[in-house]
Amino acid sequence: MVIEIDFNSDEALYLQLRNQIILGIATSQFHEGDSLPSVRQLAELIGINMHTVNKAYTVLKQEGFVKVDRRKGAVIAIDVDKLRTLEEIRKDLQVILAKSSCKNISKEEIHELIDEIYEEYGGLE
Amino acid sequence: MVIEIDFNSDEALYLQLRNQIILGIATSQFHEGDSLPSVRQLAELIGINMHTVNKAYTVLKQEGFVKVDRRKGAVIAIDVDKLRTLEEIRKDLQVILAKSSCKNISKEEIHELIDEIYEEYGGLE
DNA sequence: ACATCTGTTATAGCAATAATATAACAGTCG
DNA sequence: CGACTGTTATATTATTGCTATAACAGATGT
Repeated sequence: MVIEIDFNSDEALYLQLRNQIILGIATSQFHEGDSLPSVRQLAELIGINMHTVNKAYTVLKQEGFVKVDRRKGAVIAIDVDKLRTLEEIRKDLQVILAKSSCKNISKEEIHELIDEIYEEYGGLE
Repeated sequence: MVIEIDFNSDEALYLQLRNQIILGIATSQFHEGDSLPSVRQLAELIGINMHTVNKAYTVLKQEGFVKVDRRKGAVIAIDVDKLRTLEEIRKDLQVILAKSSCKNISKEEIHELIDEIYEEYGGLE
């Protein structure tokens, strides 16, 4: 998988990395059981520090996207906790939808946007 | 309007303030033309520094939610730039929906969530 | 056994950001 | 004139993000 890091972004490197990997799972570029590159490999590949990659992996572990095995490194392993996730999503959506509502974006336009994006995400299989 | 600030949150105070005000506009607690409290008043009310409030107002101005008048202070004034806003929303949704997709949350569940939240946002009037 | 890889932990330094504290300035209003 | 407005400047402190170097224990392949 190609990981794109924008060094001019104001978003933290470890968060960009986290997001890219979640995107990668959603778009089936990573599958349950796949190993991610080791922290040292990926760090060298991208050209950033080992600890920055390690922080991204730690967050992904914390959020239930990977499990870390001392032999295989970081392995994709989704911990499906729907209730918890729904609560997080709701909180994220609240501010975003407030913004869109203020800017006269209709509910229907949001629904269309959702469909467009979700089309790329096949779900787990 | 009641502004709730969580001093234990890891979210920056000025961002909490920004979000609360956007929420306030979406839920019609603030209307086009309303004045927000002055930076010094609101700072004292919440118990934070004047500059933190000023930063929140500056961001809101930058994002097209208020205009600052030297006489009336920060006045709610929505600059509707739909195309620009849609692009921002799309980018925000991309990561959130990737996350929900990984966690086996269906498109329909997201749609329901959208409807629930949007119900509280009457739109501008 | 040995070298090499893995994640993990510790410590340190540097830069940017968040928040605070004073202070001053110019425009507005009663 | 006095009291308010936003704005700007400067300084300090704490936190965060990122890097650098180093070491440790477990796993792997030769």
